[in-house]
Amino acid sequence: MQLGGERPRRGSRENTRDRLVAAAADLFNRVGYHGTDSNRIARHAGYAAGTFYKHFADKREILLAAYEAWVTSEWAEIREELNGAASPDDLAERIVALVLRHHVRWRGLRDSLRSLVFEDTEARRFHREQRSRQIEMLRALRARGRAVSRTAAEDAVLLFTLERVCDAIAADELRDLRVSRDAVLGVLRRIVRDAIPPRPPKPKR
Amino acid sequence: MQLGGERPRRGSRENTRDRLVAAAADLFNRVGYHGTDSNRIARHAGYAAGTFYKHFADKREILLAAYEAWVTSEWAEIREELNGAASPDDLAERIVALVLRHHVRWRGLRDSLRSLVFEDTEARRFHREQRSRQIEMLRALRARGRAVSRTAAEDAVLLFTLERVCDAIAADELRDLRVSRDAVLGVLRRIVRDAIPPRPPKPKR
Amino acid sequence: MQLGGERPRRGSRENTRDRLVAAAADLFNRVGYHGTDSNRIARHAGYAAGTFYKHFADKREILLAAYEAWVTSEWAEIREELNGAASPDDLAERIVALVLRHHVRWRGLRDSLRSLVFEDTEARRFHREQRSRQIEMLRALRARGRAVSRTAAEDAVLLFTLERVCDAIAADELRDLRVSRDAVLGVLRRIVRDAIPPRPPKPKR
Amino acid sequence: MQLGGERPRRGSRENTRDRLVAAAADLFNRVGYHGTDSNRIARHAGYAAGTFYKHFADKREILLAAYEAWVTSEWAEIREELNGAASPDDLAERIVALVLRHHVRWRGLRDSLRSLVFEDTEARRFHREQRSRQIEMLRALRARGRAVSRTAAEDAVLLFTLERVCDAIAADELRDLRVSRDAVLGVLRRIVRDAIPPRPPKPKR
DNA sequence: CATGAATGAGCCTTCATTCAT
DNA sequence: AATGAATGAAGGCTCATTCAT
Repeated sequence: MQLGGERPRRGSRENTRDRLVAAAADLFNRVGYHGTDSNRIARHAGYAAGTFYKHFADKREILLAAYEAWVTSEWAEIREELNGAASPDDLAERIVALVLRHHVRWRGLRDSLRSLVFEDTEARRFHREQRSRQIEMLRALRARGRAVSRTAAEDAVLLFTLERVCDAIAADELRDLRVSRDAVLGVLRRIVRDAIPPRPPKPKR
Repeated sequence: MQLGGERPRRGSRENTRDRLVAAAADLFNRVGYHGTDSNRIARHAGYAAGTFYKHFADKREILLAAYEAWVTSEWAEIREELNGAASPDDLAERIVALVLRHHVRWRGLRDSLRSLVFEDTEARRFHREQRSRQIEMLRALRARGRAVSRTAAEDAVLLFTLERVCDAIAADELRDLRVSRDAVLGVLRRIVRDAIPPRPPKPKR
Repeated sequence: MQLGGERPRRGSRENTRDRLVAAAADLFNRVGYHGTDSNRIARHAGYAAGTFYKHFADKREILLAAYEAWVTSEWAEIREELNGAASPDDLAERIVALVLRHHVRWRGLRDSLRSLVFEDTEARRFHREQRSRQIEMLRALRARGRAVSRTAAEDAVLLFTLERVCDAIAADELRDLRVSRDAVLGVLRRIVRDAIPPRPPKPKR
Repeated sequence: MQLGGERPRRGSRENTRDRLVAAAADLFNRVGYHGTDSNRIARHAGYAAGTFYKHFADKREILLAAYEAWVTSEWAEIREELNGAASPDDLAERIVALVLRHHVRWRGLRDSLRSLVFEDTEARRFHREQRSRQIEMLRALRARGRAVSRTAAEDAVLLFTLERVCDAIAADELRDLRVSRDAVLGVLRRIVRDAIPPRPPKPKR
């Protein structure tokens, strides 16, 4: 039940906060935002109820913190992935695989976030920032390769498609559609590859 | 504050139910599923708190009912729209416009539904039925036109894209993306049109 | 433990409210404002916790309501008392006895009030209104009798004295002062009688 | 925010205790006993939460300590004041002014004390001691002067009046009574002067 | 069919207090 | 002597749901 094994009797402020965030992310992910409460989060992290409020004003705030932690780690992985890609095809495949992996893993957390984004202004702002960051990344990727004529609108649509399809797979929405997961992933990969051009073919190297 | 004007003191069972569903849909849409309670829904429909439970077993059930009512009316509109289309381009435009209109109008309800679909088996089943129906419609549309090589996977991706982008527009997610709404809608229309072929040219046959 | 015997399963809104106020007054009086909570008040009145909040926003509000109920009943008694007095001496005696009776009976409630008056603006306003009413009463009493030269300041001091001394008796503060309760009451009666003149000696009757 | 400037990292036990008491008195005075908590008191004194309980068993104890400190300093001032008086009138004026000053300055603390006195035996005992001391002082004062016929009951009533009226002024209760503060103070002074006789005239003896 | 007072489990939050460092 | 993270009992409040009328 408890997360991360034995905790030190008296950890640092930061460590406690991190444990709480991890516990919250895990719970939100499994039972949704409205499926837990602050007491359970604290207990799940191995703390008493009161400890929660030493670090967060309310449940909303820890969801935001969990969101932030998740996004940060996702970006780190993306950066790694991009550097390791051997070819444009490989890159597209890696990106699709990475996004899918995250959506599967954090499905419940993503879901929790959505309802919060609907209600909460700050959550909305933070959410938009992440989106902008994604758009920038796409542009940067393209800048490394051959010039390909693409509008910002096309990039935006690509991102939404990637996100939504991975969510669908994560939620097992494909089952009743008589569509195989692999076929859909194939389509996704093609779409991504079309958006990210290969590097110019005749450089010095 | 109250919905639909004067209500009959003692209406038919059906009528009362419909009023409750309409009130619930309206409230869910504006403040989300967790933003209201059954007492408020009843009051908003012009009834006392107890009346709610004479018609629905619980809060979840009325959300499902609202979902059903919404989907039913949406399909009616879709049918109408499809029949009225003059050309393939016109059809694509109408479909995009229709979907967008619904997503804007029912944004909050759609949002409420998502968390329910995450938790509730019945909601999930119902949700999948709608999706299958959409896929069927796409196929039927294509059957009317020239044979176009398209896989089920491509259709599925199209539907997800359409849905997600319209959600994004409804939620005003485009604002910080430096992307114009019209440009994105243009991209959507093109994607839709590519999936629905024009009818076979008369001369050949 | 429960107040007022069996309550009707389904009382009127007003009746429930009154029972809650009576229970609150009783509890505040016995254990003080900070000595109970809304749940206990409800239970003491024979209701469940939630019922409390159907009638009052918070504990502060029901204390104010209890205050109001108490003051209202006190004024009713005062009016009665004044009409029944046979002579100036009798009147002074009746007033002192009445005030003392109330202070003894509502000692804890009065105490609760004081802390609230310190913190709460609305309570303060209400409290002042009562005081003004008392001043008016003194003036009216004097108007019935012979003209006696007295300033508003003297009346105010009289009221404070009356109040404080009765509080002291109620709180048994006299015990260690080697002062008998009757002696102090005698002093009080004299002070009150000096402030309320006898009726003019030579009217027709 | 913090009281008394830089504090020594490791002061004497006494010094720390005094700082805590001063901080508590200040906070209780401003926001009342229930308006702060032990953590805030410690922080306000410049210490960590745990330090509080190294010096006091509980919150109630520090209120008692603050009470004691206040009373001690008040008696010191009273003694000074009495010795400096030039005439009976001057003495009455000084006493009234002194009591008023204290009641204004310690209004919140006095208020906090009241509920404690209501509940706590030790507080009640201490409170009574102070009262006895005041009575003694009045008697001693009178012993210095001409014999004046006054009962203990009259002295007690005087003390209560003095206390209550000064409280009323401190709490600004006079505002809505159309009574001027100076007029009330005038009445008070007269009452006090009547209780404390002038010293016997030199000539006679 | 409709009412609306009443319920009570349960989440949210505070704060007096402890204890390992 | 001092720290400050941690505790957990308890009070505040909501809301889905029931039931007597």
